[in-house]
Amino acid sequence: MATLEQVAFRAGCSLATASRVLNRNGPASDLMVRKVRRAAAELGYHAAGRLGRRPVIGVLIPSITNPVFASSLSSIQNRMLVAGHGVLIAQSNYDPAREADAVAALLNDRPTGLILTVCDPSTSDALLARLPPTVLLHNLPTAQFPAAVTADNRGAGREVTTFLIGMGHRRILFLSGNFAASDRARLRYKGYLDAMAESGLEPLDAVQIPFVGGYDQLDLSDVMTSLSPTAIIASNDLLALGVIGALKREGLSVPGDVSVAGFDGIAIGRLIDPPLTTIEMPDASMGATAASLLLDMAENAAPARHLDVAYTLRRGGTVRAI
Amino acid sequence: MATLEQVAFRAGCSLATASRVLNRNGPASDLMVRKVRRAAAELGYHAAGRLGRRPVIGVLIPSITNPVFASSLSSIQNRMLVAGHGVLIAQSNYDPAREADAVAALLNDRPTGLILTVCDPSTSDALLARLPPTVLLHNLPTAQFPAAVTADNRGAGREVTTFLIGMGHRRILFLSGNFAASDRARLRYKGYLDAMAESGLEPLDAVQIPFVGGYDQLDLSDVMTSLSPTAIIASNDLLALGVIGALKREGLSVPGDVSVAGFDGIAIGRLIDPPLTTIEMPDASMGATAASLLLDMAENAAPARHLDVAYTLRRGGTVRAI
DNA sequence: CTGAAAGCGCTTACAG
DNA sequence: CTGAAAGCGCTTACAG
Repeated sequence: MATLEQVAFRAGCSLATASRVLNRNGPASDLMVRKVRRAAAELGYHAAGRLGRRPVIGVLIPSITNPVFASSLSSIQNRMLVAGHGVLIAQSNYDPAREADAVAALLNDRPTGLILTVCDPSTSDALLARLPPTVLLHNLPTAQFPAAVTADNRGAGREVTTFLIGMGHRRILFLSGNFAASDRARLRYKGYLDAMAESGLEPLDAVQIPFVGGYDQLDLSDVMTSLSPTAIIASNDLLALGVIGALKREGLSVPGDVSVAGFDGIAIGRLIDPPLTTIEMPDASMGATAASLLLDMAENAAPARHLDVAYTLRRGGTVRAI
Repeated sequence: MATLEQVAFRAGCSLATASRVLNRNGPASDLMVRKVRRAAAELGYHAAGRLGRRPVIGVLIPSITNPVFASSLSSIQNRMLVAGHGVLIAQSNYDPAREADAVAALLNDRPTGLILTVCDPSTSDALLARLPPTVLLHNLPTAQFPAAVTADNRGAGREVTTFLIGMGHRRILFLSGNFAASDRARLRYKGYLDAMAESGLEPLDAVQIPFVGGYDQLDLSDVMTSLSPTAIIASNDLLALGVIGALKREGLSVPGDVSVAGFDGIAIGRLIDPPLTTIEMPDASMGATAASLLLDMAENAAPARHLDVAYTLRRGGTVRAI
């Protein structure tokens, strides 16, 4: 186990300076920050002290009970176990206001690094603080946080919309969770707009559905009466399943009367009958990739990178040609 | 923040003794152990040291991607956030052999306490080590680990079986995940046997389904041909959904040809059509209860207790009278 | 089994 | 911005 003294020696500075750099308190020149960080990374230093605690990383996700994020979290944990790091969790519950507090709580555990999924990286207060090495997951990188693992959500939105148009649909409605809670939903809608414009079709305004603990009481009667779409794109699979349930309660069959498609590719979508048409995102491998990138940054002082992973359209049975 | 010196003073011993007791190394008399533990609990002492790390607890569950355990974990995290504790996660992936390693990894972070869901508490190697205050969740208590939060799984198995019998079913099949991976499944089957015996019906042997990453490719053709049940009880909702899919692929309708019921009450069961008949377990409140019990034990030196929570039969549409 | 004391690894006024 | 030095909180041979 490397000590701070060894780090300071290697960085050519005093214990005091090394301590200040690694704890982000007190002043330090940019040069010293670089030297100390590099030395610490090369020695695999972790602020474990005499207590000998295992190093930990912190993970912030909107909700553990959303299968997409549960899948990310699970694969992050599996990857970190191999690397000998503990994994601490925090949830924002899709509330941007809670993100900063959640990250502050994680920082209390002196994590080696962070993996964050926020509502909007360009405005999140969680990204204001000086953070240890940080990887954004499911969020596009920012100037200050250039390390990110994402799928091309805009391209995915465009692809599923183009697929529906190819099946003969013209009145296609984009139904979304709260845009403020998910930049992914916003990007997917932009892709919808792209595809509609390319085909010269009139796009509809997105309808945002407030998330209230679940979608099992979703009421789409007003929406269906006023907009009468032949196809609905839900901004995620959980919502898509809620939409299918809501349509059935109104006596509408899927895909007989209305076609439905989603995003994410959650396991449960394959179990329902007919299986859900969706854009499959590799959540588990995205989590593992984010974990590996973070370790590379924290332990090998590797540069931040933006990794974009591939998605695939899965043709279930919930979309029909008209 | 209480220091070890304060704990030692309150316990009437030296720093050295207090350190030995709390770290479980070196010798200490039973009397001293009690005194020091009590003093530490009263002062809310956490081995944080100068590093000022937040205290953490460790949670072991079979899988984060199972909605039942995701729900537990989420509510544990919410409860612990209020109490100022971090939450570290570990997964066994339903493999008893990995439980001991997973707990050992958690112990490296010096947790204040542990919340564990194991495959079988009576045989798990994870429960051999000397552990900090520990609460079993979804597992029955043992002599050595008397703190537990459970639902009456045997009673639940009996209730759902009795319900099916009341609906006129006689050939009822219990379909289960691997018994070795879940004492809950075993207890639910025992409840099935209870109910069948009470009604003077011939029980069928449980059919165990190996879990291979999901149940979307489940094949029940052999089972249906050889046993021809009119109703199937799945040992959990995830499996029940897989069963419904498998039956539909064989051209059998639910509940027209076969009735299906499950256990757990996962959210997705309410979204499918017809909604799943199931025994609803209050996973979220069980997690919060376990967290509160653990805090009470670790911080107030409260005695270990076994808390049994109520379940409810939710009548969906997947069971029909015959 | 217990404690006095040495000493580890770290942080933080303080001086420059 | 940086370092020498004091000192914190803890652990651990060592002696009894």
